Amino acid sequence: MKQSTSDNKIKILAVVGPTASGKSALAVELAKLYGGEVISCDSMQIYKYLNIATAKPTAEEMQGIEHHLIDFLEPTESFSVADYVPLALQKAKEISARGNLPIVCGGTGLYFSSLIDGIQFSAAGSDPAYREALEQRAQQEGAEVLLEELAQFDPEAAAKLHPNNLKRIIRAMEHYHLTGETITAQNAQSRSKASPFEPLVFGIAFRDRQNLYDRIDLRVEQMLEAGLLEEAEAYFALGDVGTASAAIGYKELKPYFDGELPLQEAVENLKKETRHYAKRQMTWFKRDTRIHWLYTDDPQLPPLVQQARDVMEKESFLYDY
RNA sequence: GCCUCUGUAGCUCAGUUGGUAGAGCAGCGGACUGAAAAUCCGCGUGUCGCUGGUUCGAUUCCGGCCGGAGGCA
Repeated sequence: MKQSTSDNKIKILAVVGPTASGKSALAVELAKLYGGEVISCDSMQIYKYLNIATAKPTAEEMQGIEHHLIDFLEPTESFSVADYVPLALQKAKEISARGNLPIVCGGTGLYFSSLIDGIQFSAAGSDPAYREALEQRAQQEGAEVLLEELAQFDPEAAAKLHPNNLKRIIRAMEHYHLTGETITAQNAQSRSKASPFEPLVFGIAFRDRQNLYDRIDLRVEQMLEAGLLEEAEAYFALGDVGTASAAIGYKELKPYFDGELPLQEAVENLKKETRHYAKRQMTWFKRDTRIHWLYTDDPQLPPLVQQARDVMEKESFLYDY
């Protein structure tokens, strides 16, 4: 029995961190060492075709390790954290049941936390028409009006929201509209069950942030060499896309294709947006006290793996392996 | 050589009728429960080129020097 855990919790390993920090390679290496399979935790790598821009691991990089929740959705399909968590939980159970170690790897903080914390999302989904109606009202009457309206049935949520954060105001109103229950009540409800996991989480952190930024710049250049422009053209040809439209990599190149910006400037924007994204990721993960940080300035595998193994030993994580 | 313009935050530039200065971008910090690679909030980080003069006080006015741009020769 490999999975002899105390209270039936699923032992799971996780690798998180900002973009371009070397998460994927570390996850694969750990999978090779401990008989693992990787569950991706990335809101964009779920989509087919978005390969270069999302730095989706290639078959070569996967080294024969099974990867889940990558490359399985059409870019025109919408997806959300509420879809992700049950899928990933299911995968973790299956992997564990076949005696392997599930390894969550990715940089989408919300997906990661929601999964590991065992957040329960309500059955009610979304209502695009209602959202659009509210968006129109916000344009005509101002978002403050919506926020005041929200305050009448959910003062707690309203108090936490800034008037400019229209997206969240709309979501709070939408939830009430669909279920008759406030988002505040639902959020409390979502934490009513204990997490199904016994996780050990690694985070990759750069001592000197400039080193990460340099890696980001380099990776963007490599993406261009690998054919990012061609991929972007094919992507624009898809027409209306859902969640995928938020991916960094295409929207920054759009002005170049439209003849509004020289390529070099569009590329600089792309690098800049990627840096901003990395910073938001670091802010998200920083506050997660469960994370064991692996500090580096040059994420080479052997030292990272060594640090990770030291932590595992210290935490007696794999006593039964 | 002469003339004109110019030198202020990491960058592009405002500004102070003389009381040591502020925007955008960059950067930094933060939030985050159904679009999260999304969305939103907060923070100015400065020998005002250098050096003399006038002045209670100069980044501001005057002189000189240095750097940059343009023009005339």
